[in-house]
Amino acid sequence: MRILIIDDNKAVRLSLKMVLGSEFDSILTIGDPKLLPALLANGDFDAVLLDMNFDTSRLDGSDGLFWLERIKSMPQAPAVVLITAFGDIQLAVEAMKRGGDDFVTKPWDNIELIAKVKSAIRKNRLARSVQAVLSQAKDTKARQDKLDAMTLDELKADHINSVVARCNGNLTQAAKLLGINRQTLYNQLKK
Amino acid sequence: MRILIIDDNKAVRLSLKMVLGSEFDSILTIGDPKLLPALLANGDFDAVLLDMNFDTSRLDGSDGLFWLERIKSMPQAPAVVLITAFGDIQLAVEAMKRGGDDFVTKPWDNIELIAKVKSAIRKNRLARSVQAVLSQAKDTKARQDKLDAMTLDELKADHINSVVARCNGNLTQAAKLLGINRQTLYNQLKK
DNA sequence: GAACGATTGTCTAAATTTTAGACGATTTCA
DNA sequence: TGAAATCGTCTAAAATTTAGACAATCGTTC
Repeated sequence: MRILIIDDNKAVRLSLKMVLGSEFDSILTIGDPKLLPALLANGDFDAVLLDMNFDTSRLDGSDGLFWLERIKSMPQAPAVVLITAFGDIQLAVEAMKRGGDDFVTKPWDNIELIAKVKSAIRKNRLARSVQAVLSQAKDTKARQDKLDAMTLDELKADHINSVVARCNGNLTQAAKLLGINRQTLYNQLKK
Repeated sequence: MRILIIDDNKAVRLSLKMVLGSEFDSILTIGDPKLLPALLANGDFDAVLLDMNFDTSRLDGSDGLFWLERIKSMPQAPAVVLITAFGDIQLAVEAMKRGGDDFVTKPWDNIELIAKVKSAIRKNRLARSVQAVLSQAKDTKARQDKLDAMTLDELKADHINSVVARCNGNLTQAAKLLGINRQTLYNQLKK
């Protein structure tokens, strides 16, 4: 399980890395959230630990909420556990509303932190798989719709391509599978 | 939300019905679990309250476990909240392992019971929808596989049928959509 | 590297299918 | 009811598919 930690305080980053290091496969810490989109683009991370107050000039956490939404709008979004200053309940609640999976307050309890991250990952996995299946279903639906509107020749060409590909280009075999003459297959491929 | 209650004790059934009646749309109580498959076949119920000790001659709860598995193996299984005798922790744990969503011990706390049933239903809904989507995805996958293996003529016939159906049998229009001559469409339909 | 079977690309000529067009009969819809 | 669209059927030409044959090439096995 891979974790990504974002906090502008180097000491906090190190501390978090120490605590979580023993429990997770790999941990990456960064100080600048601008790197987030690039790092998460591949869906490599299972969870993100996001500090809501990383910009000391803006204490309302709006930056944190902004990045939270950016993360959660991604196709294969990781679990997000938010780190808020002690007592900042309103911000925490708002963050949960906007898709955060859990939050911990500074200073944190190490055991609780690990448990929350793990639990958030578990919870998020189901949502991810649902999303994956849904998007897949949507794709096949779209393909079906497209298929319905196809001309007979287009459909033929499509199917021929797929069968030829599945035969690794063996045209003799493909023709046999398609139930047509080899010569006919040549004719079709010429178009 | 519809609830099904199974308990061999008539007084218990009445009592449960009273407690839950105010919170759920409709409640059906039965004393004999043999009716379960028929009642659940349509997927009408959101939750089942199942007494593990309804057969007084067998106190090990094996009958309850049996019916729990029957219920949970159904395609659109409802949430199952189990009722166990006080202190029968081992049985409760075993039941949870086998797919039970929650359990209450006799005597029960009314508020807690309602909360557990509601929570179990919520939890189960997600699982149900996941299952539904998964089975749908499986279907479309199977259809795709079948499609891949089709002969060109079979594929043609399939597509022609679907287009003709979509044109409500208007062959002139269907032929135009398919990009073939009307006469050719007649030929194809003859086979 | 020789030998073998399978595949390829190309050709021919016959068989089959598709096509455009036409025709009166029937259906649809305003 | 009346015009437009569709149907079912036909013809003859055009296009496609088919089986079969051939030498060349490829991959495997010995």
